[in-house]
Amino acid sequence: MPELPEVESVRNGLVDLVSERTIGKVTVRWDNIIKEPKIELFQKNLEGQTIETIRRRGKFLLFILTDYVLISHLRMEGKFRLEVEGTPLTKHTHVIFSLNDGQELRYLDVRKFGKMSLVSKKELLTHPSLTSLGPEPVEEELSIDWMVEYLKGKKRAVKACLLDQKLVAGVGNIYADEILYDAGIRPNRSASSLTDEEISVLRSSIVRIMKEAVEAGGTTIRTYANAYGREGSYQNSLRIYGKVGSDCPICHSPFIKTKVAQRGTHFCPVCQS
DNA sequence: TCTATTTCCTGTCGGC
DNA sequence: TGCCGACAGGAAATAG
Repeated sequence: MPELPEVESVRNGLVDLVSERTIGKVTVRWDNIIKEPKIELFQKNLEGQTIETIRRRGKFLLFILTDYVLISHLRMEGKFRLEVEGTPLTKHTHVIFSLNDGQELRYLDVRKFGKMSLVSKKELLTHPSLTSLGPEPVEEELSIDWMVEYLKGKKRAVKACLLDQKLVAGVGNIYADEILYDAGIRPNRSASSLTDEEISVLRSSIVRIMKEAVEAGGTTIRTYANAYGREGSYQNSLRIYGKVGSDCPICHSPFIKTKVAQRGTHFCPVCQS
């Protein structure tokens, strides 16, 4: 499940593989992947566009083209692969971008949850997917003042706030559990119950863990791999996610798995309060 | 305005 | 061995 570190790794690979290439014919094999505009216009507008570069905002990939921007969200299992034209398609190949070098950029997605939008460069600035995103989880952008202000008066669980992309962009279910364990905060704590001191610790955990995960090339659980098909290595650094049945290495209590905000959630009943 | 719930999807796994 | 239900979950849409 790609979260920010995985999307960043995908972006890194794609920049090398498809920058400066020009898109020709576009084939869509599962319509629901394309959110906007209508399929025919999506295909028509992409034809002849050159990929200038690829950026990232939160978990969104932004293909910067000559006149448009392709906004792509991988959701659960979306992935891009570069294949030589004529390579047999797999059953999970849903969108195919022919390139002018005889290759095809293919979008694969077992669960079909991923979404793509094609918007003009001007529209990008006001696109609803991006305007509601919080700051990137880095030292220079995620301020304590913003977090304190945002969390004040929020009754929801702190984990729900970490997941909803408005407080901070790019955190998903795996890193939310890792961050809250690192910060010693229970996932189901009401956000408004956090002290300024706890929010400060939370911020440090967010910034450090996301940085470490980006440097490790993301986490590979089940199927994630970047554009080269390479896996990340942060799964070796996970301390709590998926460790149900294990004991906390700090206090030796068994980890507990529960549900918070409809998501599988792991925590240590002693170290997190 | 805020929050919780539902929806979209298919592969995997445990239980019988 | 085969079937069936539960589960995995990001973000948008919907409901309250």
